[in-house]
Amino acid sequence: MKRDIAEQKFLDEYDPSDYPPIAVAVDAVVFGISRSAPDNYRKLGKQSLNILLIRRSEYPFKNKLSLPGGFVLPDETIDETAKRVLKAKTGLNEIYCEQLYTFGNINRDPRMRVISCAYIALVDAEKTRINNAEWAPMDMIKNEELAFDHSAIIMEALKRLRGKINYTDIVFHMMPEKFTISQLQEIYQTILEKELLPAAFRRTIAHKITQTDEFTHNAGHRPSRLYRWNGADGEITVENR
Amino acid sequence: MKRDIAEQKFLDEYDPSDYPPIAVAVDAVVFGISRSAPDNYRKLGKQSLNILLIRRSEYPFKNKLSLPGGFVLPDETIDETAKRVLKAKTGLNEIYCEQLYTFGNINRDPRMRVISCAYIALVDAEKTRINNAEWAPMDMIKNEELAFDHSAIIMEALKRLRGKINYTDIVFHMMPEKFTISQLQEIYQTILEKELLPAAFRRTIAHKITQTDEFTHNAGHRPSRLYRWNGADGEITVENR
DNA sequence: CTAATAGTGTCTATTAGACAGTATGTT
DNA sequence: AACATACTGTCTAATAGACACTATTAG
Repeated sequence: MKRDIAEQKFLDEYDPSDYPPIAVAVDAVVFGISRSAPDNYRKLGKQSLNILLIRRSEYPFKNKLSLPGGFVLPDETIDETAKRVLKAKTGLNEIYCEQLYTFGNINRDPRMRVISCAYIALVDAEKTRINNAEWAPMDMIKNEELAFDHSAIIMEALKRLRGKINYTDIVFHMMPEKFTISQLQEIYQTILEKELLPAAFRRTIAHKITQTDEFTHNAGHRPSRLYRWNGADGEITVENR
Repeated sequence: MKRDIAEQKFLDEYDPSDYPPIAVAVDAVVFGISRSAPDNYRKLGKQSLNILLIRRSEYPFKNKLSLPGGFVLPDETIDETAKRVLKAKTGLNEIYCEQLYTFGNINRDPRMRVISCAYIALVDAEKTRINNAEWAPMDMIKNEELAFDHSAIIMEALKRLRGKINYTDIVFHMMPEKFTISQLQEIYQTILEKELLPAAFRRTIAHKITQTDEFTHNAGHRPSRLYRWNGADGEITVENR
């Protein structure tokens, strides 16, 4: 195959600075649970899975919702870009964050060639102070047209979350410090999009949590014990690679 | 937090073309199984897990082994870069290939800032025609100093392979069309680095394979039936995102 | 007392681990 | 016959699914 050798030669001689640059950006899919008040003293408040989005004020995609993001600067690693962007949007310093996937379709940004390295971050939405961003519930996002390829990125992020929920402790990064097992189960259910049996659920997560002496109050039914995640220490934030 | 607003302003005004460009490259971790002849008519040939490496002829890292790679060109997606690079090195067109992780440490390439989007590819090493690359066995690689951060990339690739082997059909992309269950089991064992029980192994993979009427010959023991993977059609190559 | 949720006990089904025992081609 | 591997049968252990039953609070 002659072409291979020619190709090889071409590549060996290729100097990236001869070409129009390809920009590298980070876009972050920040997941968070929000809890709304019950509409009846007996019932439980609903929880929903949300994503942090920013309404664009400029073209392209003016007025569309988009993921928080920013360019990778010459003197920072990609993880550092992710941290910086997240701090700017959420005001939080130490949030769980991992690289998701790198999206590189040629026309994903109409202005120029931008390759986006997407990250997933998980926070307790109630604890998070957001600047000019808003929490958008998953079901709303599915019916909304977002800027760039951000819908596709979010779908990929949800797949990853769904995949990792069963063999990692990833969800706990979205939980408050103390939570009930029912709360936790509801989140598993919304992420997995299926019902789980309470007895089996309790069994499988039992070793990941520790009970506290506290209970919920003021509901017209049996109070629920609060639990704490066992692995809370030192597991936060990103690794560098 | 005043810094956030300043940061935001900075980013909004940041034009990537004002800065020295960040090059984006693809490096591919190509896994393949090689089978060596037995040293005794009774025994089975050993199989080993190999990675396709290229000995560098230029500085930096002259004479070190490195992963096959190349820059992402302005008019191709990252997946297309991966395919092109793989075709150039292996001569194969349709090999299984998926994105692994993007490595962006600042000094991973001493010449300039290069972000590398790493891919995993799986081939049947016996079928693969390689140009000026060589198959290096995993155990050798672990004791060898490779160019750039390629050792770290390979370790990450191995982790991914190990993770996916149990819930996907990924290994079959390294198998020849017809194979024995023992061969398959040995590969699972080298990837997982643990022994498996034959009876249990057969049970768990039974639904993924179909028996043929063919058997191995000329070994000083009972012949082994050859099987074929059920999902061989249409599952190859990369998806575009 | 009632509605609504919290939590337990237990039976069954499925799957994984262990290991003995049988099968077979080459020299 | 003997070796080395191929393959099966079956017992046991661990885990998941199903579901009935008990517990507890505010109003």
